[in-house]
Amino acid sequence: MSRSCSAMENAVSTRTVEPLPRHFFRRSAAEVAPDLLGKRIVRSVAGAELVGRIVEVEAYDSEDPASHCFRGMTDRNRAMFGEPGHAYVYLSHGLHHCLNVTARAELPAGGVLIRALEPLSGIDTMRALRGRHAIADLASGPGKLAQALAVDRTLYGVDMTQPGPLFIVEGVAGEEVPIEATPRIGISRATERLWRFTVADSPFVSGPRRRAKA
DNA sequence: TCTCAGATTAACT
DNA sequence: GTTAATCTGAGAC
Repeated sequence: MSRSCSAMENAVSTRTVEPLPRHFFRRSAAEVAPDLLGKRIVRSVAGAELVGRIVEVEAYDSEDPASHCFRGMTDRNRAMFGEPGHAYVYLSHGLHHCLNVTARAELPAGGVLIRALEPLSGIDTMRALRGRHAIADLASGPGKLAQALAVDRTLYGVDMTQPGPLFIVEGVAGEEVPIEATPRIGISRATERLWRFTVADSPFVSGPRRRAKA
């Protein structure tokens, strides 16, 4: 419940912070996913720096019937078969972009869907992009998150371990992140896997379809 | 070539 | 709680 750090403290400059290294993502998606909670996404767009704390993720890999990469490589999912730590952006339901970061070890493909952020910096820009005011409604869902950070397929394949338009940096040192594991949302297969990870009690996780733990 | 389900969201009843 | 909006890949024929 209590947040140890205010948004202001969290929003300290990211310019001097190194992105997470490649080896962080060279593990199975299910290992990387919970470790991403509390980390920060940095998006540079049109001179603005947008920063958000990751509060909700889902893991997918090539042995997972619910994953896009389960049936092998296509033009759309090619990034998930490539080097870990890159952006995999896809269009969901023909309307909403969704942002993943690729992560895999032994398996040929895998990735982590970034589902929700706690906005920390560049909030006015996010509001303009979203057309909404409430902070809790800016990035509380994969489609909303992509809209708030101006993420579309022009960012497909971007290396998120290098400073650039989109990368991930460490969170607050020493911060304890309470993690909750639940079934993933919006899928019909492999629902027995508890591969959705959220920051427990965060008000910024995806909204109306949020469920109590199974 | 055609049809359908889908890692969603927001507006509407 | 229900539904429209609308693109893409997979599977059926």
